[in-house]
Amino acid sequence: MTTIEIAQKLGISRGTVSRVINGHPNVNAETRRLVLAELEASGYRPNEVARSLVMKRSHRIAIIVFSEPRFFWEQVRFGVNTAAAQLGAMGVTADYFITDILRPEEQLALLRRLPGEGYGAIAIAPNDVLLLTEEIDKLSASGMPVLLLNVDIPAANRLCYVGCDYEQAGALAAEILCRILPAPGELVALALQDPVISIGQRITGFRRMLSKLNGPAVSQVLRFSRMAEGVYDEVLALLRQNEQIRGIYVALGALEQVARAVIDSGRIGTVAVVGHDLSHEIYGYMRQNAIDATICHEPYSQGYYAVKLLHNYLLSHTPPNHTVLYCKLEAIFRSNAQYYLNQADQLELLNL
Amino acid sequence: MTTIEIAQKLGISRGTVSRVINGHPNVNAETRRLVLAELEASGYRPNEVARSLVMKRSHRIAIIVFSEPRFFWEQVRFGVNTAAAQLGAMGVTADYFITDILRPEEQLALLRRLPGEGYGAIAIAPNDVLLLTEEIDKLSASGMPVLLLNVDIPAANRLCYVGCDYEQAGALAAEILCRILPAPGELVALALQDPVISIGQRITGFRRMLSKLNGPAVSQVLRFSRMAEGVYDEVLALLRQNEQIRGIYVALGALEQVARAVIDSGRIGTVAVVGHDLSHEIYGYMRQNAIDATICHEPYSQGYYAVKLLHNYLLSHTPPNHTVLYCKLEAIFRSNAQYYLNQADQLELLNL
DNA sequence: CTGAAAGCGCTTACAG
DNA sequence: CTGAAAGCGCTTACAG
Repeated sequence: MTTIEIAQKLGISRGTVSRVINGHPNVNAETRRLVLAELEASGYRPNEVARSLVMKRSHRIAIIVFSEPRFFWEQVRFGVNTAAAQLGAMGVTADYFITDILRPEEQLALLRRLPGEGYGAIAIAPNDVLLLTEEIDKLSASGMPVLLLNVDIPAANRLCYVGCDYEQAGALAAEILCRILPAPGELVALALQDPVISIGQRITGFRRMLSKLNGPAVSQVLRFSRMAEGVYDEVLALLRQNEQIRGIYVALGALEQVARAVIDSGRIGTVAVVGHDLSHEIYGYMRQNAIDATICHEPYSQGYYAVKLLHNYLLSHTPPNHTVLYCKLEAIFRSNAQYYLNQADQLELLNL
Repeated sequence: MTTIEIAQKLGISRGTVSRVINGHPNVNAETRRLVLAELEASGYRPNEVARSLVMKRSHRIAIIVFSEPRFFWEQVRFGVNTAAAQLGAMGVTADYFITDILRPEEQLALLRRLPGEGYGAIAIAPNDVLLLTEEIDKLSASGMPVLLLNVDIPAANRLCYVGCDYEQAGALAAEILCRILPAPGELVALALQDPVISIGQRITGFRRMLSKLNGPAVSQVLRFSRMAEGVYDEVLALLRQNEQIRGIYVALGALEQVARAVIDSGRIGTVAVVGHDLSHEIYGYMRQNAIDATICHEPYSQGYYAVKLLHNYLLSHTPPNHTVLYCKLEAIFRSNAQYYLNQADQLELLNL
C-alpha cells in the first residue's frame, strides 16, 4: 500500500492523502474522513525510509551525564553512539555532555542553554535532584521532551525514566552475598554521607532482602563522600580489627578500594565482597578473588534506549507506552565478566 | 557528500559515480581510479535509505530451529521478529521454521528446499551435526550464506556462529554452585546419553572449573535421552537415598523435573541446584527456592544478531569481522529473573 | 480546499 | 564506456 494507491482508489491526489496522514489543517472534513477510513481499511503503513529521505529533518539529541565513574559513562556513551549511528540516515545526531560530578550547576546551565542551540530532545542523568527538578519541569512544559537517565526523579515531569531499580539491585546483592558467605559472621555495608537517593535505595533493598532470607543483619554502615575518599583506609582498619566480618556490600562506587583493603589485610577467601559496576580494574580484582560478584545494569543499553526512545517521540509525538524502563540487573562473576567488559568489541562484529 | 557532488567535482555524471560505487564492470579504468580516489578523499558514505528506496530489493532470510525447549526458541523468535521489523523498510523478511527435535531430517529437507524458494540467507540451529555438515558446506559453496545459531559446527563452512561458549557456561555454573553449596558434600551432574556436543562441553567446563577452584568433584553423572525422560524419578530416588548430595548441576534441559524432585524429597535448602535457561515454570521453582540459579545466553539477542548479521552480509557481501559471536552468559537468580523472563515486554516500550 | 510538480539521494535500463 | 532520464514513496511549497 502506497499513498498513490490510496489516492487512485479514492480518485484524489497523493498530496491530499499525504496531508491527512500528516494532519495538515487544510483538508475538507469529508475528504479527510474518507481517506482515514481507506487508510485504516488497507492497513497502510508509511514508508519511513521514503519519508525521511524527502523530509531531511534533523533531530539533535543532547545527552547530559556526569563524570564519575568514568568507565560507566563511557559504556553509556557507546550505546548512545550506536543508536545515533543506526539512526544517522534518519537525520539523528546525538551529542554527549559530561559535566563535573562536583559541579551540578553545570547541568543546570546546559539545560538552560541547549534548547536555544537547536536540540529537540534531552536525556539527562541528574546529578542533583533538588537543583534540577524545576528546570526539568519548565522544559517539559515548553514542549521539550526530557528523559531521565540512570537516576529517576519520579516527581518531575519527565517523558520517562531509563535506568535501574536501585532497591531491587540492593536486593540482588543481598541474595548473592547471603549465598556465598564463607562462614557465619557479620555484614558491613558501605554507603554515602549525602542523601543520594540511588545509593540509599540500594541499602534499603539490601536490608529488606537480608531479613527476608533470614540472613545476618548489617552490623554497621560506613559512609563516605561522593568522591569516596578514605574507603581503603577505613575498610583495611576494620578488617584488621574485626575478624567476624564475613561480607561487605559496597553500595557506592568504591569497589577497587575495598578490593585493595581485602588483599592488604590478607582476608581473601575469608570475606565475601559484592558491589556494583564493572571496569577492567574491577575485573582484575575479581580474578584475584578479592571481589566475588558485581552487579551491573546495562550501561550500554541505557544509552542506546535513551536515544531510541527520544527519537521515537520526536517522530510520533506520542509518549512511550510505559513511563519507566528498568534495565536488567546483571549478576557478574569471574566466569562471565568478559562478556560485560567490552560490549563494544562484541558489537563491532555487527559492523555497526 | 552525495553522488552528485562527487560527479560535479570530477565533471562526470552521477551514473558513472554510482557504477564505480557498485562495482559495475563497464567503467574506464582511469575514470574508476579517479572516482575511487575522490570517494576516499571525501569520506563518502552512501545514503542507505535512498539506496534501499530505489533498489526495492527484497531479502528473504530463513531461520531454522528445532522444537525444544519451546520457551527458549520462542525468545529467539522474538529477537528475529524485532530485527526483521526494524529492517522491514529495507526489504528484509525473516521466516521462522521450527522442526521436530526428533526428526533432524526435517532440517536437511529445508536446507535443500529453501534456496529454490527465494531465500537469500539461512540461519540454522543444527539439530544433528553429522547429518547436516555436508549440506551446509554445499550451500556455502553455492554462495548461500549460512549462519550457525546456538550450536556451532566449527568444521563446517559457515559464515559465522552466533551462540554461547558452552564450556564457559559450564564453568560459570561450577563457579556459582561451588560458592553457594549449603554444606560440604557430593556433587551430581545431569547430562545426555547422546554425544550432543554442547551438553558435553558444559560438563567439561564444569569439571575444569571445579578442579580449578579446588571444589568437590562430581561424584556421578546421570545421563538421559534427548527428551529427558525419567529425570524426576531418578533424581528423586537419588536424593532420598544419598544424603551427602549437596549440589546438582543440570546440564540438559530438565530443570523443572529436578526442581520437582528436590521439592518432593524435602531437600529444599539442603541441596543447591544450578541449570540453564529460563521459563515462567522455572522461575516459579526459583521462587520456591527449589532452583538457586540458572544460566542463560541471550536467546533474544541470538535471534536479533542472526538476522542483522545476515542482512549485513547480503548488503555488503563481506563476511563479518569475526567468525564467532559468543553471546553473554547471564547469571540469573530470584532477584533478577523478572528482567530476563520477558524481554518482549521491556522492548514493547520502545514501540518496536 | 486540492492538484500538479519538484525534489530527497540513489540506481539502472536505455541510448549512443 | 558514459550521459540523460526515469523512478523508488513520500512531502511540501506553489498555483489555482
